[in-house]
Amino acid sequence: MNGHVTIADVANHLGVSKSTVSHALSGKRRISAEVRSQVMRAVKELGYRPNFAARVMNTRRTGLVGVLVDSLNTPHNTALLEEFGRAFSSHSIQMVLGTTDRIEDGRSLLAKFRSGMVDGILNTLPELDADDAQELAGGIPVVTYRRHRESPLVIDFAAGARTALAHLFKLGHRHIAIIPSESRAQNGLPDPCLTAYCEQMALMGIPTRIFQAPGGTLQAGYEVADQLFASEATAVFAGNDGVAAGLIRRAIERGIRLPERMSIIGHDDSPIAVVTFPALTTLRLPLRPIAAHTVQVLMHAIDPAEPMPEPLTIIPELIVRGSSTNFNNPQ
Amino acid sequence: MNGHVTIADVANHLGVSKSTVSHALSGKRRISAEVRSQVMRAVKELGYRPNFAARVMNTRRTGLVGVLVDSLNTPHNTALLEEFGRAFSSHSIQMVLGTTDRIEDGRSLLAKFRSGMVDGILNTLPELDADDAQELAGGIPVVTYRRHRESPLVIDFAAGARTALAHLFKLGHRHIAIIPSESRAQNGLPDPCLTAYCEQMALMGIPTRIFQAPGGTLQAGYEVADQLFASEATAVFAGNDGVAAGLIRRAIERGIRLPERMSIIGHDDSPIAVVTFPALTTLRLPLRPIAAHTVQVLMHAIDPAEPMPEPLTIIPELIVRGSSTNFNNPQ
DNA sequence: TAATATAATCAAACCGGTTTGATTTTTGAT
DNA sequence: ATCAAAAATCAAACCGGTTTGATTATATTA
Repeated sequence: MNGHVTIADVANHLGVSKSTVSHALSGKRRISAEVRSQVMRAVKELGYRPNFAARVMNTRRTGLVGVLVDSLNTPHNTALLEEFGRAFSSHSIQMVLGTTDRIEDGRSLLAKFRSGMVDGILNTLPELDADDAQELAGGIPVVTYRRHRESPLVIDFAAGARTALAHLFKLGHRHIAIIPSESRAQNGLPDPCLTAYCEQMALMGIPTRIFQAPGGTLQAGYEVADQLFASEATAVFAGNDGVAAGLIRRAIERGIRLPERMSIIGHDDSPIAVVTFPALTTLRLPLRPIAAHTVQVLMHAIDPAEPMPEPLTIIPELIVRGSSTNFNNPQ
Repeated sequence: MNGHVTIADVANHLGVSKSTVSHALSGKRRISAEVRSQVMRAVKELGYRPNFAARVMNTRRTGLVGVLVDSLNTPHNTALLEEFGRAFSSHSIQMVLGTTDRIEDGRSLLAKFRSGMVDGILNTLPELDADDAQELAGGIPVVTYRRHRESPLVIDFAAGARTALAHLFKLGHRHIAIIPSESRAQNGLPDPCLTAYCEQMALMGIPTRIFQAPGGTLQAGYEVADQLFASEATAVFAGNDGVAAGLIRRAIERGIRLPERMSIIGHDDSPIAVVTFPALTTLRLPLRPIAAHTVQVLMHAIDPAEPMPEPLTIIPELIVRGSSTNFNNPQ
């Protein structure tokens, strides 16, 4: 009457009790086939929809998860978010966005979430530690992207790097440089790609050539480019696509022909990889299985009846485009 | 107790009634300063947090809005989403993501939302009409981005186009081409930029040069480039940054020097505008006021006590980068 | 000082579902 | 025909808050 149809309205309309209607709809107790079909019809006729808050109050499930993310304007974050969304939707779960640049907001957001608004939390904030997040979340389950302990998700960057280097080697390159990524460095260890690079070069008896692009930005790549072009290197494995794009920009500016003069491989397969000319050969992280795994870990934490996924190791895959080519031009 | 502290626990701990605690916290009735401070202290000590569902049940406000969006992998969508988030957060409202490629999902999503999960809905789906959305949402308020009738939001693309053309004219260009955008065409009318272009060219007595890049993709830009370079045009106003990037790619490939040979202006100031070389001069939509306005309209719809914003007209602003330059090279 | 207004608090109803113990009806077995 | 088991349904309690009408204590006014 006051606008919305309640379960009591349905019950009265049929002359049965609320519980009968509830059971008919949930199937948690036997209800005669006749009554059940009557209920179904009445629900449709009256346009009954169970009230969200009332349902949550009993079941203690909102069907929502909070996702903490620092920014939506990086392509990696949004691609990841999209895959999270896909994975959650197969569990009929919606994401509540917790976008927060300042860690301060993150805390107050957690406070909101922990009152029962969400069934679980997915933390992707690099600054927010898994333990801190769990602490702040109070009782509700938290999974921290790539840094949770249950059923580890390992991204084998070293293996990806070996693939990339093998590709260059096969093309004939023997003077291969690297620009490691700072952001892939973790708890004291350098970029795993750098480690793998050093190992591989040693294995093949090739000297290492390491350049730095501080910040990992396009601008940083642009600025280190001249150094690189002045070296003997005929190929470079850049820490990310932005840096690689910076190299390309400087090459175009100087009239250096790519990929003839230098083969370039990026990392992440970001959208800019197909914008540059030549388009970037790059390593792609298969985000779908990564997201699916992370989400499944959270689903298990929320509801132990959900299976805990097997530990997963992901190897970045090489996407070959125009920026890497045979080395035909020894000097 | 069973893990969570309720308002009754706080009340018992102090030997007062639930309603006293409730009033002390909400301030809806006078409570003696002494009791109030005792309540505050007990709340802190016991770690009491009002239960989300119970609160919603009474207030009928979840503090959530649903946002329907077709994809997260377009930079425009995500930039917009980020601004929506910012605008909502100033109202202490979180966004529930409704990502849905298929319109089918959109409908079932609306069904979930309308049960009271969200206080309102922001529809950005191009395929979902404002009326349809409202219909599907049942009683709850819906605002459809850029297509709502209350307090209209007008983006004056024509004015933006005039700014861009004036810029080119001032640089000395007299042979200016355009590649209109299909996606800016609306209910039968062509891209407003095209209309403005034709008017301006007529005004200045310059013949129009119209090219097409079907689909508005980078590839389409790449493919129309040769036609364009074969024409007399010394400058081009591309429908979007992707098309412009396609032109640039082809130019680099053919060794055509930019911007000397041709000035290029894009549209939207997408992230690729700073990746190309030269970087793109482009028209930027100031998304912050756009999002703020849209959000305010929704806030008013949710709660009439919130003011209805004034109608807003937005003019895209020209961001000048390297791809447009003086025309010094008449043939 | 009595009458009245105000302050402070309590108890109970309510929001709209789900869950559970009790009751009635039907079925099946002895 | 008798009794137990199963099926079907009901009524009431409950989830955890907010809201409201009633009650008591205190302050103000006539």
